[in-house]
Amino acid sequence: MKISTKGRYALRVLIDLAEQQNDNFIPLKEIAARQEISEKYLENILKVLVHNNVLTGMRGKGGGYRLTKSAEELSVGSILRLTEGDLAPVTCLEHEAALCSRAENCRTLPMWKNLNVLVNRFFDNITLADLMEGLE
Amino acid sequence: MKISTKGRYALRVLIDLAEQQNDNFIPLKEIAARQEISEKYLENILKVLVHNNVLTGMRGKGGGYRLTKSAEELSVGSILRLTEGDLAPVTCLEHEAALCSRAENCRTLPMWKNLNVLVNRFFDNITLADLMEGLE
DNA sequence: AATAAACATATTTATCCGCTATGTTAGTGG
DNA sequence: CCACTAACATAGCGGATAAATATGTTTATT
Repeated sequence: MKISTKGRYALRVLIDLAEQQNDNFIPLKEIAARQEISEKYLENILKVLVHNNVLTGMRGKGGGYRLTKSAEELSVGSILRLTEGDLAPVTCLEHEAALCSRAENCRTLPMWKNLNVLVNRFFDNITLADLMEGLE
Repeated sequence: MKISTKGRYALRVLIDLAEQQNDNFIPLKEIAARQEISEKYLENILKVLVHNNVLTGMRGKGGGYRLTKSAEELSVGSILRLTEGDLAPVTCLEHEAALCSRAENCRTLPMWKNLNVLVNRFFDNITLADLMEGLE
């Protein structure tokens, strides 16, 4: 029942980017240093975010990363689903899950489904901007 | 973000026990067969439940397992915390977590804490009996 | 041309999950 | 009392996944 470092790092990096934001590109090196995360590991994580148009990457000298949207438009849920792959609390509910033979009269499946909805809704209702200003 | 087989199997076994319940002991062999779970693996899982007084185990011929409480008195939360060890959504919030140096001005920690409360509350408000009668 | 930085792919390392194996202890029935 | 049953206990294994490294390529700036 854990969110991996991928998702957690991704959120931290995006917040970092949003805080530094002045419409020019910020090199990964800087972010990695500030956040104390391995550069190479971060590259892997950000790749997914670039491919899914959360970030744009600019190569070469003066290059770096930049948010494509404002922090208000980015939900935590959308980011975590990208980096974690899935937020389903049980394998039975994963996107490409082989349907279980017991599913029809499984006494626990409805509960997992309810939790799945609850968790996704929770994350969908939080934006990067919310995190930045500090929620309670 | 997954509940492991330990927790899922534990719930299924407990429901199974509650359904068969007639105050005598039910051997693990029977349950394992009905639920199509490896006997030896189940032994491992039930051990924790016995130690924590959810079940009582009786050895020897005619032995087996029996619930110590009624299905109405057993919350899903209490069972999952035993089998999963912890329901915390991030390592930072685990029971014996080394406190992170970033914790004080971590922009995401409050969110993880809120989710942690939400998830625990969700499971605490469901009893075995609820699962048996089928919730929506 | 030299340099900076993103992009790409493969490999390593470590940890954990799911399960198996082997053996011991404690009851019951014949 | 002995055979049998079934819970209890501990150790270990194989595969998958997580976390991180390593190496190299491409693209842009100066």
